[in-house]
Amino acid sequence: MARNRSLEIGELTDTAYYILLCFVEENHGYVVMQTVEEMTNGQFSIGPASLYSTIQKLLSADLIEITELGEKNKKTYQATGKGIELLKQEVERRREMVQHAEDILKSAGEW
Amino acid sequence: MARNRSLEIGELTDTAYYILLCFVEENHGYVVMQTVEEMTNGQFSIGPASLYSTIQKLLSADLIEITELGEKNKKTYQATGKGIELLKQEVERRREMVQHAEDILKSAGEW
DNA sequence: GTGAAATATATCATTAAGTGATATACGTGT
DNA sequence: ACACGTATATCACTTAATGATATATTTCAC
Repeated sequence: MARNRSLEIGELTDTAYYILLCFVEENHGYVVMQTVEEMTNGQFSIGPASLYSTIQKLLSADLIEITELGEKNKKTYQATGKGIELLKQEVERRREMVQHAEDILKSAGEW
Repeated sequence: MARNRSLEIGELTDTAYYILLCFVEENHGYVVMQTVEEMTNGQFSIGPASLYSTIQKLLSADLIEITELGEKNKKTYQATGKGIELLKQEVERRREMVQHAEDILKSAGEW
């Protein structure tokens, strides 16, 4: 019985995290580039090559899905339930990364 | 005049973040593997290949330095001032990533 | 005192991730 | 007609991460 061998993703890289985040709401791929640029005041940016190759990965892993196959050259994507779950998990993981660093920096008098 | 062309690192990957964090206090490379495993309850782990190749990168970027060249096969590393600064910056960046995600998840009723 | 486990560092070969450059096509305003 | 913004896509390349493996030392139980 041919199992659904979808790519498993354990941790999201920063790029994948932001892209998945932008697809919590139904959106075009393009808005990711604009939104991330804005959100981070230009600190972090995602170009088309990173964007569309990561979208392919997220699709393969069932973390996002195509919600509209527009007539012309427009597609909209949205995070799946699985995607939302992983995103929440990754928010928590980052929260812990911040906490770990604060603890260590504080105890070293660097905070 | 031969400028110090040290590798510049803009953002730290999660791996580099944890390694740099472990070197806030003077430590052997080895403790990084143990500490990260413990800290994250096995969620995130760094093997020797990732560890020592990343240490080389952090050294090249002047983010850590060798503090003791032990007689036998032991070296200790510690974060430089530059390393501490970047680490703090990256803590802040992650804090913002958490905030961004919370905002979007909340406004989508997914929180 | 010897053999097993833990400590500690290192490299090779490979896969995964990220990106600069470039291309294409549609829509809108002028 | 054409410039600009929107939108998607791919190629060739660099950077990052990792599984496997190797080596040497220290510890400590038997």
